[in-house]
Amino acid sequence: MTKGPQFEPVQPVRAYQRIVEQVEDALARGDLAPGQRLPSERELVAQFAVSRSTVREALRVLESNGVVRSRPGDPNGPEILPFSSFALRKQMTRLARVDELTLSELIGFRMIMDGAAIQVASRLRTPEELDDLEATLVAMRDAIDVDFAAFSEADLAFHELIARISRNSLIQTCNEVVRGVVLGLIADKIAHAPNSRALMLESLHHHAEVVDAIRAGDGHAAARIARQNMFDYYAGYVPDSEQETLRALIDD
Amino acid sequence: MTKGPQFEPVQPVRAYQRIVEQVEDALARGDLAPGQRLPSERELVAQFAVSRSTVREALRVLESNGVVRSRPGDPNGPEILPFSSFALRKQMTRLARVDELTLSELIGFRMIMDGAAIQVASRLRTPEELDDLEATLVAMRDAIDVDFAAFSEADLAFHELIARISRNSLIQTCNEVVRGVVLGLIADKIAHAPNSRALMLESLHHHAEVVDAIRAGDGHAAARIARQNMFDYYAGYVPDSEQETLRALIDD
DNA sequence: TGCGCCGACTGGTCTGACCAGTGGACTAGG
DNA sequence: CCTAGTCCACTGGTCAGACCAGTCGGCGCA
Repeated sequence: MTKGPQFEPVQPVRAYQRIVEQVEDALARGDLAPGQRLPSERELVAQFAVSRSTVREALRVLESNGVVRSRPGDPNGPEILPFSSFALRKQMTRLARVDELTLSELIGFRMIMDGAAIQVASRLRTPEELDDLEATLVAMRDAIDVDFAAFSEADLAFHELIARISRNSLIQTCNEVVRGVVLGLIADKIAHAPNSRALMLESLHHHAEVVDAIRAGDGHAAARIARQNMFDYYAGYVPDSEQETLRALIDD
Repeated sequence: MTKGPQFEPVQPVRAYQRIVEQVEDALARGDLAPGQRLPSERELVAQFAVSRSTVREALRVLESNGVVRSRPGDPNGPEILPFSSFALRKQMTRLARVDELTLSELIGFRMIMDGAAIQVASRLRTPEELDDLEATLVAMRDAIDVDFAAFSEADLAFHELIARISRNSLIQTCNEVVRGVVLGLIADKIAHAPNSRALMLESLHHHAEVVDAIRAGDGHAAARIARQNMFDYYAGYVPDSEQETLRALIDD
C-alpha cells in the first residue's frame, strides 16, 4: 500500500486560476513591475478570451494575494502593488505550504524562536508579568486533570504570554502560527499516547523550571530548559535520522 | 504637516468583502468549524441578498485565504478547511499587515532571528559552506562600488546562505520575508543617505567579523556582532523612544 | 488664464442562462 | 435480501449583457 508510484489527486484547472498564474508569472519574470497598471477588466476580457466574471474572480484572488488593487473609476486600471506587499504574500504562501516542511524543521524553528523569546522575556519581564506566568502554571496544572485539549490551551496561553513579554508581536505571531501547525500534525498522537498524562506532568515541570530561571534572570538557562522540553515533548515524532539535528539546537 | 489629526484614506467597502468578513468572523467565533460545509452558492445568494457573481468573488477570496474549498458538483457545498491551513493563513495575513507593525518590531525580530540563525549556522557549517560565506563577502565588497541595490542583493545572498546553513527553511523564509518588508520601508532612505558608502563599508566589515567568529566556532560572538551590526544599520530609522528596546536585544 | 462642466471611461453589482460534473434515490437484476 | 446500474436534481464554472456610481481628462465658458 505504501509501495508503488504515488499519484496525486488531479483536479480541474479553473480559468480564473490560469489568469492568476499568468499575471504572477509575468510579475516574477519582470514583464510586469510594481507601480505599473493592468489593463482594464474589459480589456483583460479580450486578452484572455474569457468572460468578465472570470476576469474578476481572478482579480479577487490577485487582490487577496496582495498583488494588485482595483479602484473604481480609475482609468488606469488595477494597480500592481509595490514589492514588499507582493513579495510578502508570495513568501508567506511558500511558508504556508505545510506539506513541504518537515516536522523537524517546524519543531526546530519553534525551539529557536521560543528559546529566543524566553531569553528576551527574562530580561524585559516586570514583576507583574512574572506573576502572570506563575498563574498560567497553575492553570496548566489544573488543565492536566481535564484533558489534553485543555492542557494544550493552557500551554498556548503560556507561550502567548512569553511572546507578549518579549515585546514583539512578530515573535508572538510566528510562534503561534508554527505551534498551531505542529499541533495540527501531531496533537492526536500526543493526546492518545499511553503516557499522555506523564508527558503533560513532565512538561509542566519543565515550564516551572523555565519560570524559575526567568525569575532568577538567567535567560540562557530558561531558554535552554525550554528547548530541552520541546525536544523531549516532540522529538519522538521525528524520524531518528533528523533527531540529531534537533538535539544540536538544545545547547546554544 | 506632521501635526494635527491623521486621517486615513476612506475607501468604499465592497459587498464581497463584507461576505468574506462575515464568514471569517463566524469561523473565528466558532459558529463555523473546519469540516463543516457552507451553503451552496445559490443558497448564499439568498442569505446574503446579493448576486451570485458577488458570492463567487467572496468565495474566491476565501479560497485564496485557505478558508474554504469548492468542488464542482459537490451537493454539500464549499468545504471549510481544517485548522492548520486556515489558521496559518489567517495568522499570516495578520503578519502581513505591515502597517500594523512598528519598524522596531520588525528590526527586533530580524535581530533575534538572524542572531539565532547565525548561532546555529556556526555549529552546523561545513568547510565548504565557510568558503561560500567568504565568497559572498567578496561579492559584497564588489557591490559597494556599484550601487546600494547591488550591495543589498549581495547582503541578501549572505543572509540566505546563513539561513540555508542553519538547515531550516522556515528560518530562511521568515528572515527573507521580514528583511524584504524592512527594506521596502527604508531602503530609499539608506540608499540616499549622505554617508551611504560609509554605512555599506562598515556593514561589510561587520559581516567579515561574523564570518571570522563562525570560523572560530564562536556562535555567541558571531550572533552578537550580527545583532550589533543590524542595530547600527537600522536603528537610526527607529524613534528614539524605541531604540532602547532594540539595544537591549544586542547582548544575549 | 482659470474655472467648472461634461462625457467617456472605470470597477462593482446584477440578471439569467448553459454546461459538465456529482452523488443520492430509485430500480432492475442477482 | 443485497448489489449494480440508471437517472435526475443540484452543484460549481463560465458566459453574455446590462445598469450604476464614481473618476478623470479635456473642452468650452467666463
